[in-house]
Amino acid sequence: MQLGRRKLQILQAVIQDYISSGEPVGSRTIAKKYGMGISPATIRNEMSDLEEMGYLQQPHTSAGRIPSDKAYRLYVDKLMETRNLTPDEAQRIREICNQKTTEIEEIIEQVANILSDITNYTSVVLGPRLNKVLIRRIELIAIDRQYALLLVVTSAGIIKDTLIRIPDNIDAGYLERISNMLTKYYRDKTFADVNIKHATDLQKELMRQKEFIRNILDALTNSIANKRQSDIYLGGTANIFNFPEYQDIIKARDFLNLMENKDILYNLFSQYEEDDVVIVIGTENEYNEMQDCSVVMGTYSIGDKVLGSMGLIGPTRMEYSKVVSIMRHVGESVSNYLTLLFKE
Amino acid sequence: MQLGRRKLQILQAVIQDYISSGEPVGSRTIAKKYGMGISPATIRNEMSDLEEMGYLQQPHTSAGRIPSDKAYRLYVDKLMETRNLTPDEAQRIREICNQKTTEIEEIIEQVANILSDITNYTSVVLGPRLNKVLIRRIELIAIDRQYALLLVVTSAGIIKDTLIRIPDNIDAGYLERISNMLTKYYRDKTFADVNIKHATDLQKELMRQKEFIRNILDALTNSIANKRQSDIYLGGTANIFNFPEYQDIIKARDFLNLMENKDILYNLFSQYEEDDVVIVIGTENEYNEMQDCSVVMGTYSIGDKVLGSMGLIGPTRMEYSKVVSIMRHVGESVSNYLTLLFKE
DNA sequence: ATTAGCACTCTCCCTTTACGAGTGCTAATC
DNA sequence: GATTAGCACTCGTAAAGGGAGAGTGCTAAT
Repeated sequence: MQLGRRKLQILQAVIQDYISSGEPVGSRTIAKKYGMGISPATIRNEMSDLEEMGYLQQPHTSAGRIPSDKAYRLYVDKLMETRNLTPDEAQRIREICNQKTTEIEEIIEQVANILSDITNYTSVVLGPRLNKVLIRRIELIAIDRQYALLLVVTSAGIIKDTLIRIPDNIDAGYLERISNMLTKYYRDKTFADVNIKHATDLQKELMRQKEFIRNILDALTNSIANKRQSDIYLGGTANIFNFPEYQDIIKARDFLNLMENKDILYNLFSQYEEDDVVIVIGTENEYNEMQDCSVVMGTYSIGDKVLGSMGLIGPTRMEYSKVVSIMRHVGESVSNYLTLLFKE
Repeated sequence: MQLGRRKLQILQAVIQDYISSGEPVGSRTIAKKYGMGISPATIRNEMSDLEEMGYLQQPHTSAGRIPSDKAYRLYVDKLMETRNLTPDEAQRIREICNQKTTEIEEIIEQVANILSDITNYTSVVLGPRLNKVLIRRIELIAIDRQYALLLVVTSAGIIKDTLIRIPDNIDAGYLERISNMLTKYYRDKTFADVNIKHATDLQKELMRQKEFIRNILDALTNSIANKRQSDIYLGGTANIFNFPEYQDIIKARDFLNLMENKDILYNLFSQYEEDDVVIVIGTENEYNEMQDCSVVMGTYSIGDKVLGSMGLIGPTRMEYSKVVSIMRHVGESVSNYLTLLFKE
């Protein structure tokens, strides 16, 4: 069977109506609201075909139809019209650039809040990824007699800092020497490449100050793993209650548990680093905990280097066209702002 | 009317039963389960008295009784027996000290997770407060040609760092001079005391490098306000669904909205900084959003200096004795561990 | 090919009914 | 005088019944 022009029109009408109402859509509704000069009976026939083709489904015999994931996929790929921002949305997005802070974490947190506020979905924003970023400089700064700050400057301007306990009999000159060594060996490497193997000077030093050097190296190599845990910002987790499909307490709980599971979120968002927006609809998602949801993912960058991901999660009947356009604009705005701040 | 021994026993039985079941408690249940050699009819009479005195209430005429906030208050003050930790709980608490990290934020985040895990309530942990802590040293460290790191070492060993943009024509010597100036004026002051008024050298410098100096001072004074926003760690927000009183979707949503409102949480937890555990029951709470909940609050310290607050939030029929003992032990463990790490 | 008409299905919501848990009161008992 | 058995009464809940309404699929007419 072919997906003719009229079938497409009807499918589009069903999808749009269902997205905005959340109720199964009947033939009469379509004939009235989206009247295209054909009677409900004709529409019924077409809908029956669309069901056979896997684009529509019926919750029960005497109900209207709802779109399948396949239908949403077709919709976002072919049917959906891009939508402009409302003045209010544009205004909120502009707020990203009006921050008092220059700390990337705080900017990102605010992005999460703005995203969830203007879309009414749940937002997820990942902090800058350290796994692709190159180390530029490593510096040990004495804080007091017991601690030094391990400071890492990276190609994305991000600073990773950790407190390191220093042994007793150690002076500032020694710290500087180690700093230079570290910078020498690991400059232009990633955190994953940090390794003692070919760093002969460091190996010697490891003999003398075993615990100290080990702590430093651990801090460097662990930074990716640690970031993973802590650098996920959520916004509007309670927004999910706005949707009738989540009035069921069990579904709502499962959703919230999912949002607390940082590992799944991290893995999900790490898979994609396209420049443009990526949409994952319902069962297209490999995590079964999320097969009732759709995710719209975007990225933010410094210059042309993708730095991190963000996304909006909601029911599969998400307002894709709104969400996609907002995600694009937010991505651009954040990237521009960050580039302005951090690009050399 | 007097609260005799028998009335107390009955009240305690009602409270304990209601805490564990969540169902209104009837006279027969008490006679059977907590049999104290008196008949249901006698218990009914006593319960009727207890209701008159404001300790019990009936959801409706033909239901059992549930304890009032006043009853819980009496219970936690007088009736409750302290309970020992189970081996499993003790084990989980010990995990706090087995961390790889020395970053206080990560430790605190894990504390939030452990608290909610072992209690099954929602945990809130506030990061270290900056408003009581004294500045020890301020240091500007050049990162590259555009940015310097503003580093503040405080009496609680906490380091507050911010990126500051530096003007073009500036050398390392200048940064050092400013650092010394800042340390000179603000050493042993709090962040709230940072002010340009009596800092004559700085005023002069402000003329020359207006934006730069202003940025530094802003970063210092804003640090408290900024911390407020970002330094609240939540654990187990979805735990609230475990309780039948939150099966109502509206209640659950209100609770979760509350947990997203960092301002309320911050204010609530800032009020108390007792050494011992503080319990706020239902309507004792000044925020009406929380009058269905109880909060058990504790603190953690470095040495004998209280550093931050933490708490567990749940329905008023909370397992107070369990929660209080866990809160005490966690407080001790965190404090010991932090003291070990940071105390000079 | 399209459409009007109609019987049929299924959900939702309302009412009714029955049941059970628990109470308060009264009168008997220790 | 305190305690208790007995009993009528109340109220919430769960199950059962009964439209109403929305929507379908099929058939026959256009």
